[in-house]
Amino acid sequence: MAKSGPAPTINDVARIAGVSKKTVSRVINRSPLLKQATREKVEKVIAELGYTPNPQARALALRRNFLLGLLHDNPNAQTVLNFQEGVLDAIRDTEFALVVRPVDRHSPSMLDDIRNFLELQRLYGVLILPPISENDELAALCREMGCGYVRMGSAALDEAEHLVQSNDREMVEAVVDYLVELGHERIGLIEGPAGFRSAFERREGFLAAMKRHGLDMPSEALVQGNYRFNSGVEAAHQLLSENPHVTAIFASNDEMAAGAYHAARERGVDVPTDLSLVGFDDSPIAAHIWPPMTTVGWPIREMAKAAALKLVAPDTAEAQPSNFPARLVTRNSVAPPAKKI
Amino acid sequence: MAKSGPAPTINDVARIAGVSKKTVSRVINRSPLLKQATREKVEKVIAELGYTPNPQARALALRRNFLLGLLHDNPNAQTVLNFQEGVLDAIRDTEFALVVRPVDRHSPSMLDDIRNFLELQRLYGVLILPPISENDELAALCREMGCGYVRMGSAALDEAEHLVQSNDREMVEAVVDYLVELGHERIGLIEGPAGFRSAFERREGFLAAMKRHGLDMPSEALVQGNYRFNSGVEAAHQLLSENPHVTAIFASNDEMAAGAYHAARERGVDVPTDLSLVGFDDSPIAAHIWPPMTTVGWPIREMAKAAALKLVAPDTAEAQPSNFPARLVTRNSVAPPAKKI
DNA sequence: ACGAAAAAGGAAACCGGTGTCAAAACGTAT
DNA sequence: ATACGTTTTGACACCGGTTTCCTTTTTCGT
Repeated sequence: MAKSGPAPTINDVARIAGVSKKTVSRVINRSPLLKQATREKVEKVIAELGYTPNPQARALALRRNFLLGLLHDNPNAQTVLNFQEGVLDAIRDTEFALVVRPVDRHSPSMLDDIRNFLELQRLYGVLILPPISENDELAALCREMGCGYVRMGSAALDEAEHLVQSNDREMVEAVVDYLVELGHERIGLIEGPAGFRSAFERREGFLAAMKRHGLDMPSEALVQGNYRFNSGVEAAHQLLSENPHVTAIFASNDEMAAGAYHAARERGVDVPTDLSLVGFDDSPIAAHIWPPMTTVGWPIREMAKAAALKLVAPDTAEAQPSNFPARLVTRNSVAPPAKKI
Repeated sequence: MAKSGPAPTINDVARIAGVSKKTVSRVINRSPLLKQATREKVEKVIAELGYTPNPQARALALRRNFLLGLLHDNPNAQTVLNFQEGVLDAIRDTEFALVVRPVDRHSPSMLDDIRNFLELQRLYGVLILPPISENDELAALCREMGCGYVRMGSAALDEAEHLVQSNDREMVEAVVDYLVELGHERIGLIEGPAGFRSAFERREGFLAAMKRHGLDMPSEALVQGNYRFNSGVEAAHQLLSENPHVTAIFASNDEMAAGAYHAARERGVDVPTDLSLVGFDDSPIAAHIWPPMTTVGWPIREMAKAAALKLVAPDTAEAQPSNFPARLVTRNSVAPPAKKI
């Protein structure tokens, strides 16, 4: 059953079928101007030989390849992996493949590294995940190199053609509405790091909603983290120390919210009885932590699929939407505030 | 600053430098039989033009490409991502790139899908993550298609050339030793799903160690999960119901151990005071759950790097080791057993 | 049955590299 | 200066597809 020798080429098919290369090429590419009989004859030989066109030769002749790149420096593994799955959903049954490229946002040579990468691989296009999707220089680099690109984001970063976004800001407002509805009035915010668009959007959404509800937002109730678990621990400790009255905390992502759980435990405050906690991203930790965390989930996989389609099939309907709605995932980390003393 | 027009080709370089294509090719490939003066002349032109060889043309001429594939169906996102990082460590500064391909173990057409994928992309080689790395048909397929491959595993699955493994069995024995040393005698096991080599290895290690310590292992103390969080919850409930005396549980992976935490909470049993819990994999959840989980960590990233080097640079020293030692990561989910009543 | 238009198919060049092998350039001994 | 062995370089074919352009065949009206 083992394949004998080298893979058959278009020439083999042509010779055996008694036609020219070009005719075989026409069959492969479903050219309409072929006689049915010829097509069938060639198809038969193709099937017998188990012929598959050589992708490298195709790429050379077409002066383009069928490789999509994924550029990311996202600290959340599940997000990245879901994204990969979504892209795969889009390119399944096509000749495209996905090449991954984690990047180091803190490296001074990041842009040069990416330039080298793009030059070396000549990808058809790249998909850029937050947070580096927010880097405008990177987008400029893609344009300069003639490489297609689509950015994922939580706000308008680029033209629709190059962007797939979710409505983070609105969703954070919805979170606040939800907490307020339950009776919370003193709500703390653990925001994400400066310079991150998502952190900015989420903070603005939070602040806007608080203001809309006429709620006080003392500066000690807002502390900054860096999106990582440990920063959530520290931020929550600081917040609870300086501001013991808060009955709920919203953290800009689940990792930090999980850190807040941790801090709460360390302080002996019970979630959700003494303190309600809400995260953002709906990462696995939210479902697995105890008690299961209420959070905001955004449809990463669908967004990834749309982003990939924007590159490989920009004219299909599925590639059109640029805005994807996130949704509140209610679990058990939120309860009405305890009675005031 | 934008690139003007199409990228320069080897012909452009040759023409401008006043040499033949072949000479340029020799410069690119660091051929030793070139006069220094010629080399410098050509290099100057290359630099001026910003010339980079076209990877597709190279791939065609060499009848091979520079693409590594990653085949995985691993449910643990962090593991997969760490693995990707490790591969990138290996191929950084080479012309290789990594293409990812999640597969669905449960699809009846899995093998055909992979065959199509390999036929279509003609990868240089693939890296296969557990659990599908344990599928011998898949390995046979790679051989049949002439595609290089390296499997990750927890036991000898293949020749060293095609394998990178960790010592799961030993490590589980070490876990049991550790628990026994603390005084535990009734230890439960939540094993992984049937058919998984890692599950088998871990169970055997567990059973062997229990036997070695002369400890009783009633069949109700062994329950099976499927490596997912929920199965851990159920398994722990069942185990604790049928076997209330156990003072410690080892779960075959962290997800299930986290599920066991969950079950313990639901039953009001405290970890680690009433029940010690140990997982396997050292995934992020182990560090983030409360109390932080003692687990076994294996050096995924290094293993990934070695696996990739086995494909792209099989003769280097770093590509040689096939066995990587895991290590016990002690945190706070283990305590001496409570006094017997 | 004939000629023109349309359809079908093929020859050769091309994409941008690498391999083969022979030619040119060079150095040295005679 | 000549012959000869090395080193260095180049011409040309080739990898396996696609494109261009042209020829052959078919179809069809009259």
